[in-house]
Amino acid sequence: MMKDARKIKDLLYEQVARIGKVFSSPKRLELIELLCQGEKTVETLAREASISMKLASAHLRELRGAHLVETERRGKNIHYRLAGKAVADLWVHIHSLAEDRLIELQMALQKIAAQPDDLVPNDRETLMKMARRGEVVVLDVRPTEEYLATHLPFARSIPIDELRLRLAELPKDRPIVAYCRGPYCLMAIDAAELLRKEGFKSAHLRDGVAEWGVADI
Amino acid sequence: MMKDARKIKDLLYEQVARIGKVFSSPKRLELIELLCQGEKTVETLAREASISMKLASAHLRELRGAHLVETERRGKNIHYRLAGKAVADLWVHIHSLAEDRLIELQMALQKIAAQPDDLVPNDRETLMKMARRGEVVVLDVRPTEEYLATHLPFARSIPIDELRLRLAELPKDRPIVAYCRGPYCLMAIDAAELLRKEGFKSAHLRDGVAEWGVADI
DNA sequence: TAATCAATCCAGCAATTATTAGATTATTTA
DNA sequence: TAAATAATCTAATAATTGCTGGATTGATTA
Repeated sequence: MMKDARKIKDLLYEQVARIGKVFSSPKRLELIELLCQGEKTVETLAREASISMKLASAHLRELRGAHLVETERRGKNIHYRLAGKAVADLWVHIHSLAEDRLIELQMALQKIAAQPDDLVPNDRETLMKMARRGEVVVLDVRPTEEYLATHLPFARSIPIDELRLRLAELPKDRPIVAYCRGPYCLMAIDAAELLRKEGFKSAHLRDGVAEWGVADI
Repeated sequence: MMKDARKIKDLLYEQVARIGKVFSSPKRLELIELLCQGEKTVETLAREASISMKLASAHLRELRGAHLVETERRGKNIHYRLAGKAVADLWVHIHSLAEDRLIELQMALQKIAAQPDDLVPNDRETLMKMARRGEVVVLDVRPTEEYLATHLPFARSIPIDELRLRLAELPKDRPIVAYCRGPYCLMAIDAAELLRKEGFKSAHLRDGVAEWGVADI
């Protein structure tokens, strides 16, 4: 008979809680979402998450302690990347459950993207079929490096900063579907709005590469 | 253009972190695993998790605050249950990732179930096929109420406390595959050990109903 | 109605965590 | 070799969390 079951169990749950702890801080979640877009330096992560490099470094230390990220030094910089696709998948699961369960979150998300787009089909398969045929343009408005790391099938890249200058590259007769880092990133919403103002048919996708499951980490 | 993006983002990640926080405490994780087995009273949860009712109540309060559990008063008792299958699924994802990433956890798990059983096929489909044909007996050794709430297909119920007295109900010619609450529960291991000592062919399953995805919440 | 039982609420202490500032390490450039 | 850059480490403080004991609520039983 297994003796001292209590001690063993305490140890096991404590280990799992190490992973849970990582996902209990808003800033760490934001860093994870950024890392879902591809590997990044501490500097970039800090800038994108609007925190100091010191604080970013401290949070990344936690991520590393739980073996959820890996690091590699290249020149002056240390590059961080997720330790595997399973980490991105867990992030997607957690924020999906949060969206399921927390009314406050649902309302906040509705506020930032009030109108549901009927310009574009809701299911992924149909959208991809249309993209394959060129019936819609799928537009990745994240920074170029993120596009290069991974992107949705058939997607074109125009970072949101360059969008206003590169409007000529886009067609006016077909819908343009912008996407960015995911539901908590506002770039795609801004891009679609800009495009509509400029006379394009445009909508945005809620999901990013992590939600689509295409992040090849 | 979306103004004050930072404030909006902070709010969104903070909401998701509310869910993450729930999974950051070992005792809360244990309570969630118990609730994956079916609804339970605070008293039962406290006893099974080896904590005081006050502490259990406090942890359950956190779970309720994050809308991950629901409660119902029936007579003197308040019954807690998971707010949906998605909660059980997230628990499975988190502990799976922990087992993937944390060597300490892998080692601790290996220690409690050293020998891999070759008595029983590793893949679920084959096992279920054999169970359907009666080539193995799938034995649920959890308390009866948990069996009644959900159980694996074709499973029989003999709670571990009653096992020694009810050995006559089991066949000696076919393998008996015991399972319990999951990888952090030791009942199935103990049961298989007891059965082997008594001359049965026996093995244990690592996974419980949550891991099999059959928890119908 | 009083007594009992299950569970929660509240207050307080100890332990942990988030954040910031200052000093330190490793690498590259001048 | 010195200066500059990217990142970490250490120490300190404020805020949060985990847990315990005492009082309280709500329902049942005597």
